[in-house]
Amino acid sequence: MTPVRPEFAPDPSLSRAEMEELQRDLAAEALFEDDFEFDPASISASAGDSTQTTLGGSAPDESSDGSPGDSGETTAPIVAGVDQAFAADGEKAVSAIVASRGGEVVERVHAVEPTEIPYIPGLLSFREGGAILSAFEELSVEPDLAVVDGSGRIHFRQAGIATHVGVMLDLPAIGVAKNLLCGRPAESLDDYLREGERVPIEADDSVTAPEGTVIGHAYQSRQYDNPQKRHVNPLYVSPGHRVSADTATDLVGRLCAGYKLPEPTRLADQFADEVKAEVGD
DNA sequence: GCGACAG
DNA sequence: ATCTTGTCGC
Repeated sequence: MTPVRPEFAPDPSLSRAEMEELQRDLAAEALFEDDFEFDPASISASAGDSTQTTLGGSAPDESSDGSPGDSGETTAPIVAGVDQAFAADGEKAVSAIVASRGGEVVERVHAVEPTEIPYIPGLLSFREGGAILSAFEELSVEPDLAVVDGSGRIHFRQAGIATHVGVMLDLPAIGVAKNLLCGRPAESLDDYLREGERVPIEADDSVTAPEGTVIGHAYQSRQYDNPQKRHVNPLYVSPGHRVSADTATDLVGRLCAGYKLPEPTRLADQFADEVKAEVGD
C-alpha cells in the first residue's frame, strides 16, 4: 500500500527542529480513538483459539448458534506485524512485514535501505520509517491493523513510529515496545504484575498531552508462576492511530499466544532475521 | 548542570 | 538494534 499522507514522509535529512515540528503536525492528525470496521473479538493469535488469559474470570458467553467457528472466521481481519533489523554494522536497515489472518500467514514482504541517521530517542521514525514505508509498498493485501515494534502515543510529541506509520497510511496501528520511552506508570511497576494485568501509562511534563492523560499501558502478556524468583518485564502498548489505549491493549492481549510478544511481532521478527541473513549479516 | 531516553 | 555460551528453570 501507498501512503495517503506523503507530506509526513520521515525525511532523515531534516534538521532536528524540523523533525520535531513534523511530529507535532503529524500527531495533530492522529486519532487515539477506535475507528476501524472489524470486530475486536474476531482478532486471534491462531486459528480456532479461545485461549485468552485471565481477564477477570468472566463467564463463558457464546452468543452464537453453535456452528463451528462462527466468530467471523470467514472474514477474519488481516494483521500486519512490522519489525526492523540491521545488517552490515548498522549500514543497512531491514524492514519486514508479515501479514496474517487468524494466525495464518497470507503474505511476507520486506525492504532493505541504507541507514541514514543514528538512533536518537524520540526520532526513531526518521531512522527506520523509510524502510517500513518501502516494505508496505510491496504489500499487496490490505491489512486491517498494523502492530509495530516501538511506541505509538507513548512519545514526547505523541508521534512514535507506530503513529507515524499509521497516520501516513491511514491504517489502524498499535505500538508495542519492550521498554518505556516516556510517561509515568499510574502505579509502581516494581511490584510484580500477573499475566493479563495492565497499568496505565500517563502523560507527565515530558509529553505534549494534558498531564495525566492515559497514553498507553504496561501490559503483562506473560508471567511465570513464581515471580519472586523469576519474572518477565511487561510490554508497553500504546495507540498508534485509530485505536484507543484500552482497545490497543485488548487487541495485543488477543494476539498473544503464550509468549511475551504478540504473534504478528514474532512472525515479523523471525522473517526479519531471515532477510538479514540473506542480505549479509 | 542533572536526569532520561522506543529500536 | 547488535555482539554472544552457557545456563537456570518450567
